[in-house]
Amino acid sequence: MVGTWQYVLSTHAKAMCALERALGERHGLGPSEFEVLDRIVRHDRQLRLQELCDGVHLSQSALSRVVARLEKAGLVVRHVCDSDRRGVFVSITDAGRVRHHEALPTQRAVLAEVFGDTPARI
Amino acid sequence: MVGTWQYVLSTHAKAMCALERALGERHGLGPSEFEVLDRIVRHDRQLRLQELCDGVHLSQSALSRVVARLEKAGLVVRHVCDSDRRGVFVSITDAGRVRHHEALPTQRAVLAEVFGDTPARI
DNA sequence: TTACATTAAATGCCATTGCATGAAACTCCA
DNA sequence: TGGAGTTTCATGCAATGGCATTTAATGTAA
Repeated sequence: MVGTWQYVLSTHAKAMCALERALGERHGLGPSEFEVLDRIVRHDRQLRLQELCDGVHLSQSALSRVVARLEKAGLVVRHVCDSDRRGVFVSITDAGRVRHHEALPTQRAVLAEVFGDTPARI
Repeated sequence: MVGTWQYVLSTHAKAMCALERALGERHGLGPSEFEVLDRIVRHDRQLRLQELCDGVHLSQSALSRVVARLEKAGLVVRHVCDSDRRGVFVSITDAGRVRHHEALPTQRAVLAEVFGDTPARI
């Protein structure tokens, strides 16, 4: 139990740090940004901000800001939901799709490296 | 691989959040503070800051500040190493030992809850 | 001894996060 | 209709963390 926690803690630290470096240097994305982008791509239709919130390990406020950053970078678009104008839809742009497509192999390589299953070179 | 990462990510988020709440509310400690305190207690003799750095998932600067906070709270003492006056030793105080002793069951309970092995009530 | 490189820890600075709160839109019931 | 309560997202604020740098002490070589 404590052992599991140790494992989670050290794995998380290692992977997070490596992801931050690799995604940041090569694609200008933070781990949260990539995670959110990834969710949106996989969903591949309009998505309420709130739905996103459930699938992502971020508070609502943090998510709001990540999406704001992504929009500022032109990777996603935010627009108000017509039927319920409190809600906000997020959808991916072409640039966002491209960026995600580029970044995905990097993420995979880092994870493979950290989890050591496949000794992929980053 | 991606699955493992998902597991690590969600477990980490859940446990970290729960620890932050429980340790904070009941013992006035953050997760990092508890982790550092725990290391020091288990080592149970003078410890160089740098040695601590290896065992803890924090950068050197973050560790420096955590120790500063702990000292300010009277839970540890910092003092310069005589043989190499760049180095700093950290040792636990009685108050620190007491605080750790109180907080340990809380940590265990949270971990048990999150990892679900023993359905301990917090 | 002096000058330069290296090491340990602290600190300035900035980015990200969560909590609490705010603002706008919606629901529901009298 | 209208007013209270709720929901959704955005934002103010403070805490925490990492990187880069600084300061002080040590090691090394001329």
